[in-house]
Amino acid sequence: MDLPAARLAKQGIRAVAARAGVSTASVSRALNNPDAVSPSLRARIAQAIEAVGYIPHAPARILSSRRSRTLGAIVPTIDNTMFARGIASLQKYLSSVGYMLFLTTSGYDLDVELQQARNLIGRGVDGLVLRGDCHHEGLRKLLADNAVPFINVGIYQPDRPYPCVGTNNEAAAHRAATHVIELGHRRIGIVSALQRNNDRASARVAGFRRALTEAGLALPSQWHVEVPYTLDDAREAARYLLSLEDRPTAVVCGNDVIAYGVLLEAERSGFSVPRDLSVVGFDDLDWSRHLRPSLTTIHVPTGETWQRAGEYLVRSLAGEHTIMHHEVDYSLVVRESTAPPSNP
Amino acid sequence: MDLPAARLAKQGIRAVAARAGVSTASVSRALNNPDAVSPSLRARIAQAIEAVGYIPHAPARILSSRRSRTLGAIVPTIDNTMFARGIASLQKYLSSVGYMLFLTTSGYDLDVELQQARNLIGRGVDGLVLRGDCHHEGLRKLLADNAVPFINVGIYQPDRPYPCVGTNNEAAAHRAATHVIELGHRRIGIVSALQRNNDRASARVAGFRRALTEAGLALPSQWHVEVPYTLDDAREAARYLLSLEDRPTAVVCGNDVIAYGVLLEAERSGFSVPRDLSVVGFDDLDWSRHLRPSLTTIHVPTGETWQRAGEYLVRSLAGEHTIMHHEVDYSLVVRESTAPPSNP
DNA sequence: GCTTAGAATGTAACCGTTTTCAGAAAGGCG
DNA sequence: CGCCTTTCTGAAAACGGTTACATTCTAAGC
Repeated sequence: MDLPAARLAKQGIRAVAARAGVSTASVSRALNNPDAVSPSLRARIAQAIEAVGYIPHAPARILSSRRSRTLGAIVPTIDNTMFARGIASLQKYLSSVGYMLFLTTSGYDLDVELQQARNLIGRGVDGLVLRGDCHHEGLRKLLADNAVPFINVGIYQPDRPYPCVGTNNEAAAHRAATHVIELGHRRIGIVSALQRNNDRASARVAGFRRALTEAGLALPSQWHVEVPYTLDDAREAARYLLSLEDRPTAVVCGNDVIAYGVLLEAERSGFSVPRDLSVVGFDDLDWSRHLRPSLTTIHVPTGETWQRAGEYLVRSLAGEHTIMHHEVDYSLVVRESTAPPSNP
Repeated sequence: MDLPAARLAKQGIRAVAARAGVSTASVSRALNNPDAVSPSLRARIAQAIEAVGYIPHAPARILSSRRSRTLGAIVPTIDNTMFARGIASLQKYLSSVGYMLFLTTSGYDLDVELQQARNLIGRGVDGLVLRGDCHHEGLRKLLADNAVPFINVGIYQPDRPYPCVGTNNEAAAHRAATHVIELGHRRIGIVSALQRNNDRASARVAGFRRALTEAGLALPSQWHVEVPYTLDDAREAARYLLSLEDRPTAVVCGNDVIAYGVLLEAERSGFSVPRDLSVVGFDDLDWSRHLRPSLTTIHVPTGETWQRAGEYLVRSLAGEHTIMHHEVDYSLVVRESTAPPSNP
């Protein structure tokens, strides 16, 4: 009757402590640092936890310990295979090291991104994973003021004083364009993704342009079209390019979805790929090798990229010193959609 | 020097209170219930917040108020267009009503799902969005014990005592199969997704089978193949079906990815769709109407479904009484991939 | 047997909010 | 002008953990 364990505390760590006949400190230790508690106590506590059905209250834990073992991530959209894959890898890695991921989306809006960052910081995340280095000017200050470590993923900028991990999009795009140039193409069009607030898209365009320039080729403005991330828009762009009197014999695209749209439209318009038109994509999505013709593209190891971003932050948080700028390799995958021009 | 506002409190709500020369209670009220505080104070506080760069600490808030304005969601994988779209819609809706979403993935593993639920509950989520009704047997008890409202999304089961929102997959699949039956097909194969821990896939298979049975058609076991969610596996299945001596003249598929694989393989194997083989998909992904031939499929309004799930929980949490079982319409979209059999 | 270092455990003060309760200020009314 | 509502505001007790510090126990060393 006077069993002290029965004294109040219907739930929480105190209930567990009461049931096991120990102090809350021991329960906490058994949970966070098992070696600091004797095996017998540990067992008794484990049993009490089981019996009570105790679930530690993360917010209280975060409040008290000032860290959450949670990372935040802000991506433009989750509705894009590349980001979805990246996030999936990141999440998988984080859960393997006992971290969680708090994901939000910005829709390519820098103000929204800033607000989300504020949200996540308020949430107590230990670090932040950001897409690219194109942010609201207030973001850096926000992160610095709150001492939140972060990393820009999906780009490679060794000259910047901020950590990043990703492929060198400019170089990769340059490689892609060089491929069609080496095949003998002289009239090369570009269908890029929207460059606004998207440094990845911009870097790719820059790479395409540099390759053309270096080869002494012109890029008439009408040969560069910018489109949203949809098949319809890509097709419309292709229709336009193919309707030009002086139409290009090759098109380099900002991503595989665009390239697929170009492929589809070329076919519908009676052009044969690669005979009448060479097409190069970027990203190497799952289905790109299945297309007919299969798509020549740049392979980017997205999963690895995002996982490395997680590794960087987790290691930093553990006090390890890690390399700040990590370049992830890309590779040109030559398939059926590119060939020398039929009448050079 | 003796300015009371300058007394300690370098951060947090106390810093704001000190700076504005008010109590923390007033700051809290100004934030959570602005009408409860006089306009003049409100202004002074707002200014102090701005000046200090104050970001409310969500964990402390959750701890104190016992609610988080956060919902948890557990999906099998984010790396599937349908789920990505659904989550995107849900997230968009939630943020429009001031809620956040905590997303985790289970990889179709019921134990993992249970653990994630525990995680999320520990995190203090106000409600849980679950995919389907195929869960670990301990999950329901966990939810009940912790009084966490939840909803099963993507299925429709009016007979169950749990809330759900989604399309009736069985009926939709029945409709799809009926379509090819009405076209005159008698030999109909099924390439379904993996049914293990996936009631959506199972319901679709059930619908297909019922349609066949009702039409008095046989379904030899070799005409039903189950494959993972990849083009390669779908193609392998198609290759197998088309190699059978007594091959089907139509194939109904568990989803559009599978259907696309079947389309690709049929073409490579020298079969013409729909002349030699009719193909029906399920989901109506973005690119399905762009395929050549374009894909006959079942359109499912995923975004709407997930948003409604969010609405249900948000309303329930607000104390409103909402309908427990919500059916979301599907529709058969007939395109080029289906036609009457050439030699019936 | 007596110290005493070291390990195991307990006590209680935080962490940053919300919220109850009570007091103060401001109107309204006889 | 005093009294009673009504409206604002403040003081302080939670919320459920962690952890610095104090205390108790154990066993080794002499």
